[in-house]
Amino acid sequence: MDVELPARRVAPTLEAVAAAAGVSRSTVSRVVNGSSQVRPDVVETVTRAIEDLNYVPNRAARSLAKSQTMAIALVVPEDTTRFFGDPFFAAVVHGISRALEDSDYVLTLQLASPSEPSEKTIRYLLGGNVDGAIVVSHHSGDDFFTALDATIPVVFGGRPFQPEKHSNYFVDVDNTAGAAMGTNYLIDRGRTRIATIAGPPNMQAAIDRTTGWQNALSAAGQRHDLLARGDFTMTSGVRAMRELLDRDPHIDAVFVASDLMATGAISVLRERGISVPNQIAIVGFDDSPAATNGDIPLTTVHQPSGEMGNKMATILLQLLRGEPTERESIMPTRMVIRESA
Amino acid sequence: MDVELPARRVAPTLEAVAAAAGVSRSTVSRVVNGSSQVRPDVVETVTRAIEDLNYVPNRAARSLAKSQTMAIALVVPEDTTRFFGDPFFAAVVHGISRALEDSDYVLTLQLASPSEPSEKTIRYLLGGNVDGAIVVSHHSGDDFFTALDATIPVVFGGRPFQPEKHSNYFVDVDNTAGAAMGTNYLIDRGRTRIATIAGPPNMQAAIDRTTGWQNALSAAGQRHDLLARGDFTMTSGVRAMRELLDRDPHIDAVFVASDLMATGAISVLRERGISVPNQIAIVGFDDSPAATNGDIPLTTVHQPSGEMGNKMATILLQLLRGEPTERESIMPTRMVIRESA
DNA sequence: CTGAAAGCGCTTACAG
DNA sequence: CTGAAAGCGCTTACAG
Repeated sequence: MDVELPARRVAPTLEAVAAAAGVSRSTVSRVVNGSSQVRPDVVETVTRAIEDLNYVPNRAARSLAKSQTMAIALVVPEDTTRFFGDPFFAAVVHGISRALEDSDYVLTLQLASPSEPSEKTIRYLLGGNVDGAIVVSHHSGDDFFTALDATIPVVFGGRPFQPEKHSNYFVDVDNTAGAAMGTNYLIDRGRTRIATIAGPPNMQAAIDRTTGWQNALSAAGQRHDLLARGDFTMTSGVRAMRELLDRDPHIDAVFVASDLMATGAISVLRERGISVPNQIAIVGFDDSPAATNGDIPLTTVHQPSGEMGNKMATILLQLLRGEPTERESIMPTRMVIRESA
Repeated sequence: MDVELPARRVAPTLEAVAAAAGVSRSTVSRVVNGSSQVRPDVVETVTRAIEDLNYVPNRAARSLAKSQTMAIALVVPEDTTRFFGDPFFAAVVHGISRALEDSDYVLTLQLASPSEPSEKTIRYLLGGNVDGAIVVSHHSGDDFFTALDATIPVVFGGRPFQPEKHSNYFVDVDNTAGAAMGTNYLIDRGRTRIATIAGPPNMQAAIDRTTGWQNALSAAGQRHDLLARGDFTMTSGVRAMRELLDRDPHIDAVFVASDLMATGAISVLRERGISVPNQIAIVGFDDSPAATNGDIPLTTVHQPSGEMGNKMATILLQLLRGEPTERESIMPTRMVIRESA
């Protein structure tokens, strides 16, 4: 079936609406911006005119008049491949874009190199092209971004690396507590040789999850030396699981710091004929689509990725409006019990 | 180390530059826009003033004056998870953003649902918010987007689904020929039982690659009934490989329609102790980072994903300037020989 | 509660 | 080759 598209024609202006409604442009502008200073019946007349003409405010004109860009940068200071490779980010970006849908802001994509931002990126972010920025990343050791909010409001996805050095707005979960919860679940099920597949040490979330795993094991009086390192990718989960098995064939459970890595780990176990969860139980982290994509649906620590993205955008919007808002938003995690543990 | 950031202050305007250079605003504007109508020494004076003041043109003002938005939508009409899950897209987006860096255009992210675009998306794309759009997708059966270019210029990443029905601008590779090349490579190495792991039948690239595999086998007088279907994800590659092995244990090669699926396939073979490439040779498609991430570096059909993204943006830029450009850009593929075949 | 008017920072015919 | 002036489509004090 073909779709009818309106032919291109000049968009109606405020002026046109004013004429149609028999009022001044000022009044139309007030109605458009939801001012309470307009008489109800006038609001109605104008609203009808707007609908009749299918009026959409011109963003550039508005932006110029208010000297705001009405744009928000989505900054990805990450190896693009890694960023795109993790469904967790997909959900976060989705949440952000949903929150912005009802605003007049537009989301601008800004790929930055992981090490240090390019001249272009710096000029863009500092050159008055956006009103604010959202920096999404599992990690961040980059001082440019943490310092950026001296110029424009910035909110981070995930606590910035070395949080003690900065004081940025961010939304995150309590990774330490979440990991401890996942590990305790395993302990409660009677597991006694609980390994972990950790994330990369330059990401705060990875560090915190490792800590949570350790804490839970210490508290239970269990050993916590069975650690293999991945980088949050599926492939690295495969490698880490093999490493663990080689090191200690008697492992009976693994707390894996991301679902993607957990999926990789399970594929190794499955192909080796090791039954999950009977012989080795697996608990993941994220509850991203990766959790239910594999052969064995993952028992995992859920983090509300979509809501987190949504929250990030909401906070930025509040900052842009000058409204008060919390500096740290810690969202809840919870266990999702499926079949891997 | 801390980074010095300039304090926020009013940006210099054209006016300020004009005053500093002792010319009119018109002249400064001409210099900024690279007009050839200005006396060389004046150009120089003005240029110096621009640099001294660190002048950056105000996008909104320019946009309003030219009645152009100076924005381009990156439309992702795809399940977000799938889109983000494939490093191929990462490279494409990278290429796009690189091509746009030197332009005055800004890339706006527009997530659309795969089935049909939302009211919001439609209003956004049709409401004069962007000057053009790039629709990135492995597939597309969506008539809204193929019809969109009646309103604004659009270029597609990948030949739109059912190409015979449309006449859109797009950039792609010759998937059929590429797949045939990959398959022929296997044939030339003496393989005689060559299966394929195909992509989903609602994506044109998947269809074409399957055709290429078939063509090559027919031409060589070999059977071509060993087909298992995936959806371009790693997990689906795992499943498909198992299916093939169950169906025919004597397979000696597989042409896999994406590197991600190939990686999954190889993990199955490896865990089953089947040697790659000795017992079963694997050829992938993409040459994305996934090709070299796994245990066994992939022999694969390379497509220039970054250049493809770059080309998409370049073509759109040409359309926006009213310059002539090709409707179909078919970029070259080539074999990359590594270790899996 | 409403309108006239100035202004946001550019571009671009139009004269010269 | 260059400048004065109008105009792009909004917002927002300022009067009334």
